[in-house]
Amino acid sequence: MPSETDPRFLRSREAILNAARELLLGSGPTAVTHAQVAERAGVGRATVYRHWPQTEPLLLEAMATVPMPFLDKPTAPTQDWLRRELTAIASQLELDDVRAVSTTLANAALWDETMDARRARFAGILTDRLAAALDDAQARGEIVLTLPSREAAAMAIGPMYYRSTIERAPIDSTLIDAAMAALGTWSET
Amino acid sequence: MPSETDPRFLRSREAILNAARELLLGSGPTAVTHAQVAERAGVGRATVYRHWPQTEPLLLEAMATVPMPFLDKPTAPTQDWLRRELTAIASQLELDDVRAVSTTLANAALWDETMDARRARFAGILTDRLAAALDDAQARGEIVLTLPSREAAAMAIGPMYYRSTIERAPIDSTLIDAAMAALGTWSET
DNA sequence: CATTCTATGAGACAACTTGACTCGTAGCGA
DNA sequence: TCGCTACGAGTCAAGTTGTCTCATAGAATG
Repeated sequence: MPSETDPRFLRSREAILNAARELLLGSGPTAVTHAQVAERAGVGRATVYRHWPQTEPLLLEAMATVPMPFLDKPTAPTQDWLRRELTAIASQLELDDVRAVSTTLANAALWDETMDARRARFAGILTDRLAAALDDAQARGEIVLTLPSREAAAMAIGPMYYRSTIERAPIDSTLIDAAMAALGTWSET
Repeated sequence: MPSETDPRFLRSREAILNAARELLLGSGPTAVTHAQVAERAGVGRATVYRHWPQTEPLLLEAMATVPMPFLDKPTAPTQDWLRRELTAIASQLELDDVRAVSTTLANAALWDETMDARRARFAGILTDRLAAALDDAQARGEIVLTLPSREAAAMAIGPMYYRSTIERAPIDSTLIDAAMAALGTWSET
């Protein structure tokens, strides 16, 4: 990694990352090879090797350029915040690139250390944030949880993820409502 | 596809399929190449080409040798049947090979027609069977569904699938109970 | 047991891919 | 204007892929 501010270097880097992302979305992770990335990026093959000697870190970094669904800072009332966030995740999951990245992550993590670390970090953030928000909501008396708060992520996001990646069907609000209701009993308002 | 009963043919076929499955489970779908399969199967490279000129149908057939979780014929009461079936799916999802096959299916289906057909068939069976069982239970007054019955599979299996493939944590009975409760209101008994 | 059929392993082969290296050029900062 | 360095193009050896040939041994048939 020679220079870090040289425009030529940054230009190549961006072109390579874009090409890698496009290849991933268009043809899957196996298409992300030095040769194919170079051609699509309009860059010499050697340049790709110079920037990323191994394809796997390149794939990883290209995946990181896709905006993944996370949970925003919670606002009160938690119920409204959660419905808003789950709806946002639902629309993210309709996007091809989010589907591509998440299923690639889940799959590759089974055999690749680094991918697994990324998966764990991603899952951990969602679990932590949702648990914190729900614990707080329960402390404020907004909800009585029927589930340990750290299981809420699986309960809330799982159905949408399954629907989007296994059933490949659109996520409707019914599913979101049911998932929210499954977390606990919300107080009237 | 020369002979169909020749023991030599069947022996090679089995050895190849086993090797392909082992490679998939041990090193991921990209490891399933003619050369690697041949070596692990203790078979000539040409033999693998003769049986499967393309690697993709081989991978597909190897995946089909892994017993995937399905829903058994429903028995009454539906509540007991469902808890039994979901618990069975939960333990299946703890197995490396089931995880490998399901995440590979979900991922590869995004770019491969045949994989996608397999995914759709798999998802459809689960959706259909659960919907039928729940419709029947509702007709018998055992449950009042809070969800269209064809959304039940996502609601019931989704959390376990997410937990197993994204969070990579064990599935406890709390999650199963919560998922069942989310489907509707079960009658007392 | 002898004969015929055929799936197989070993090997040869060309075409292609991969990863490493060299060198002249052109974009960049000073 | 000048030095620096990232770059593209090209070369190269090593490895991979897909195809084909041929002698052999395993299986069915009589």
